[in-house]
Amino acid sequence: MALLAKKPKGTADVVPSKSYMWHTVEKLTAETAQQYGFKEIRIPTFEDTGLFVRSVGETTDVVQKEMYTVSAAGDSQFTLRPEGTAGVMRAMLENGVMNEGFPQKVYYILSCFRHENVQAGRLREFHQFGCEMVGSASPRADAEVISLAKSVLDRVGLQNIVLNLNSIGCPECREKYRQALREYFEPHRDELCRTCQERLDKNPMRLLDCKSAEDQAIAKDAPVILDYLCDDCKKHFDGVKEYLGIMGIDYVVNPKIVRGLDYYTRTVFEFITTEIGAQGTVCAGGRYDGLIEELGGAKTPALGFGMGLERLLLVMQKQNCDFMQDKTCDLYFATMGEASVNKALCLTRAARDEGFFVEYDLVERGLKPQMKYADKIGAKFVIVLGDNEIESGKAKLKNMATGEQTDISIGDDFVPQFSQAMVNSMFSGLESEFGGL
RNA sequence: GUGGGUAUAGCGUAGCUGGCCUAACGCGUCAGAUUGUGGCUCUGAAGACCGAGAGUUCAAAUCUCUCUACUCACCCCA
Repeated sequence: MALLAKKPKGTADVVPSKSYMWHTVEKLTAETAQQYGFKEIRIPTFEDTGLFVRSVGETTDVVQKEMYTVSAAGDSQFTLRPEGTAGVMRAMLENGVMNEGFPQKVYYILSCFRHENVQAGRLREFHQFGCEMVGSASPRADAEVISLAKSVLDRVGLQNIVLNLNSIGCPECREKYRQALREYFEPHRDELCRTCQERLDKNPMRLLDCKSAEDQAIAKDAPVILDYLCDDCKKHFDGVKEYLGIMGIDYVVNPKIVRGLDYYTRTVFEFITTEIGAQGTVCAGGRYDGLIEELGGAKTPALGFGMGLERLLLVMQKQNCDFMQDKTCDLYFATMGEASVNKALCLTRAARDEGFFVEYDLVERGLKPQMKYADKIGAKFVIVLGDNEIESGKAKLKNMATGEQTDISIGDDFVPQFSQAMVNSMFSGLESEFGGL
């Protein structure tokens, strides 16, 4: 079939039969954040390009080659957000949220855009659940945010996901560390792979997670960031680990966790799974004590994380996690002829006003196909409305699970009777489920 | 940008040492199986110019080439 257009590369449709999966993660993530006292924040899909250049970092891949930047006639340049934190911090500053007292705790669910090559777990438009906490420099805040991420992962039912923890220090200790790395690798420069030779000059910390076996062998005895932390950073990191220990949150310290965005300081972490291919980081975050100042605000400590919802869903499906199913139809009216449809319209409105989920025939099918349809959509009850029923004002309410039929009035007292029938059927369902206790 | 894999009805597949393919099967969809009642079963129908283009051949879904799309991986990241 020759369709006019196909979806752009790296985008995904959520078909009606699958949307319940998204409802599940949206609900569970938001509820968990709220339990921790986080409130939702919503921000625009695009921002001034400069915001991302400044916050994410001019030299990062995200900024250098992955941004969707657009400019409409006469306007300045805008960029579709490649991540959530920058826009959220901008919004909090712009709306004076920072002046309302600390800590400020926000969460969001939004789409992000990066022009990358597509592969398993990596899309060009993807969705993130994120949380940010502003105004606390305490290691308690780090532990709290990590705990929240962990709670979300537990809540959706994930298993075998490992918290990798590291500290990349403050700008001062990081610079010292970079220097040490350069000194360590420089003698091996010629043995390194081509990209790592470049990394040595630009971003030596990236050398550590090169996949090449030779490079890994060289990097094996490289200096470790944790040995270069200043006293304050070290104390902070120890505090984070201690609090995590008290909360019973397992982690592994992984000095190779570096994070690709420039704004991170001190604590960085990733929750990593091995079950969904090469892109196993489901959740990643850290502290960014310098970002708010960088954006023109007062110097304010902050931290947060982003969780890739597509990746989360991949793992959930792989691990057969439970999803909230869509509600199913309470009552279906099978109609026969115009008078019947008219009656169904009235009864349907009445029942819907009372909160019931009601459907009737919209494609003018016969009775039998309507019954099949009612069955297919999982209708709990069916009422057939024919001439007899309309004349007598009484109809049969059919319980589709048991097949039993009970008389019901289709007059003014229709809704209360139906409500009662629903309750009764739930009760009888329980009885049979527990073997008639 | 660089490699590997795959491209057949809405979905999942078979066919791929060329002719019996005017393309098959399962699921799904629609309609029937004696008059107004679903789930099981049975019957039937609709639905694909076999990713696109070119070539080889008497003959191609099946062979060759080119292109495109999708996919996995590198890179990078959620």
